[in-house]
Amino acid sequence: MGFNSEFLLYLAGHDQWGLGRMVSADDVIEELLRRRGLVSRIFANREVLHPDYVPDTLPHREREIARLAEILIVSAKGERPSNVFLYGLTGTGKTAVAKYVVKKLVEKASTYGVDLNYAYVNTRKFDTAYKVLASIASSLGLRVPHTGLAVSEVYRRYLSALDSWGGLHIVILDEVDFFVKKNGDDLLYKLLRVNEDLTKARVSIIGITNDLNFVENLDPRVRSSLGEEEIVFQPYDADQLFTILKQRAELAFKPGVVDDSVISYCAALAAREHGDARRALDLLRVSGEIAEREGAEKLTVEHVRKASIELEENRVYQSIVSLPLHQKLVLKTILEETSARGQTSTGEVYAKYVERTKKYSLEPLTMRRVSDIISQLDMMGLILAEVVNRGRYGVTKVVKIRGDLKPIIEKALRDVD
DNA sequence: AGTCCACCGGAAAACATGGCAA
DNA sequence: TTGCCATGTTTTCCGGTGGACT
Repeated sequence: MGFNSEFLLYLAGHDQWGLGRMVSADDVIEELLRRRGLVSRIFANREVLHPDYVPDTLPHREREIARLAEILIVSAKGERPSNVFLYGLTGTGKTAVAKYVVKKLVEKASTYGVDLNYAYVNTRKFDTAYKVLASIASSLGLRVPHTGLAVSEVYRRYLSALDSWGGLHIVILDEVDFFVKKNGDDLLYKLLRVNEDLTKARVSIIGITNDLNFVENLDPRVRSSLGEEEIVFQPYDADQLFTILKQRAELAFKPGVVDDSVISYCAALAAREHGDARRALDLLRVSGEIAEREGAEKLTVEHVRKASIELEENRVYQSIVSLPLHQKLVLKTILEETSARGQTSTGEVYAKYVERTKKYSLEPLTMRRVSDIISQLDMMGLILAEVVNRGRYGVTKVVKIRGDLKPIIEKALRDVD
C-alpha cells in the first residue's frame, strides 16, 4: 500500500467520485484508469458480478418469487401477512428472492400510501440478540448504542418506535439457523409474538436458513408460527447456473470476451459444489480479473481454473491472517512440529508453544484453551485433528497439517515471531 | 483383570472491554 | 465518576475415557 495512501484516504473520505458508497482503493484505482481512458478490455461493468448485486430478473426462481409475493401481497393493504420460512442451501437465491420481492413491495406500497418498511439482518454477521435487535431497530431510524443496554431495553425501544410509526415492518432474518444454534430461540420466540405487544404497528418475519434439519429441533411453538408458510429452494443444476452466469456475463463483460464454453465450465465447477450460484459468480469475476491482469483479450478455461485455485487459497490466507495472536502462535508451532515429524499431539504442541511464548515474554494460555484452539483450527480446515486413544499412553488429539495448504499457511504466518 | 496414562471436553466462574445513564 | 449491562475470552475445576500394558 505504498502507493500514495494519503491520496486514497483523501479520496475515500470525500467520495468525490460520487459513487455514493464506501470507496475502496480498488474502486478508486479503477476510476482513475477509467478517467484516463485506460478502460478495461475485459469488463464492461464489474458490479454485476458482485455478490450483493440483485439483478432485475432472477432466472429459475419465478415460482419462488410468485409464491413469496403471493404470501406477502396482503401487506400492500396494510394487513399483516403470514410469517414465511425459506430454506435451501447456500447460493440458491433465497436472500436475493427475499430482498427482491420485499423491495418491490415497499416501492409499490409507497405509491398506494401504505406504510411499509423492512429490515434485513444477516444473523451470522449480527450474531447476538442484542446486535440483531439493534440492527432491526436501525432500519426504523432508531439509533442504538453498540453495547451497554439491556436486551430488554432495546426491545422496548424498538416496540415504541414501531408503534409511533405505525406501519407494517417486514423483518428478514438471514441464516437464522446460525443464530438459534448460538443463542437459542428466545429472541425468535419474542419476535414472533411481537404483534401481541403492539397496538398500531405490525411485524412480519421472513426466516432464511440453509440448514434443512434446522426446523426439526426448534421449539414447536416457534416452529408453527414462523413456518406458517414455507418455501423450499432447490439447488441450481449446471444448466440453470449456466443461464444465470450467461445473463450476468452479458452485462459484466465486453462483447466477445466470454464464450459459452467458458461459462459452462464455470457452471460445471460450481455445480459440483452443491450448485452454489454465489461461488459461480465469484469464479467468473475472478477469472475476468486474472484475464485482465494477464492482458488477455478473451477469457479461457485456463483462467477459470486459476481463479478456482486462487479463490480457495485466498480464503485460507485471509482466515489465517485475521487470526488472533495466540491462535497464530499455536498454528505456527503445529507447522514446525509436523514438518519435523509429520504429526504431533496436543501435549507436544503445548510444550513448544509455551517455550515460544516465554521467548517473547508473553503469558501462555492454559492447555485447556490451546486444546480448544486446536479444535478450532481443525474446524477451519487448516489442520486435521483427530482424538485418538493411545491406551497406556492416554487420550490425545493427533494433529497433522493439510499437505496442500502448507505453503499458504507458511506464507500467511511468515511475519509471526 | 485391573491399572493408569494424558489428555478430552462440559460447566461455571473470572476477567476484560466498552458503553450508557444518572 | 460510579454502577449496571452485554459480550467475548480465558481460567479453574473436574469427571470421563478406552485400550496398551502389567
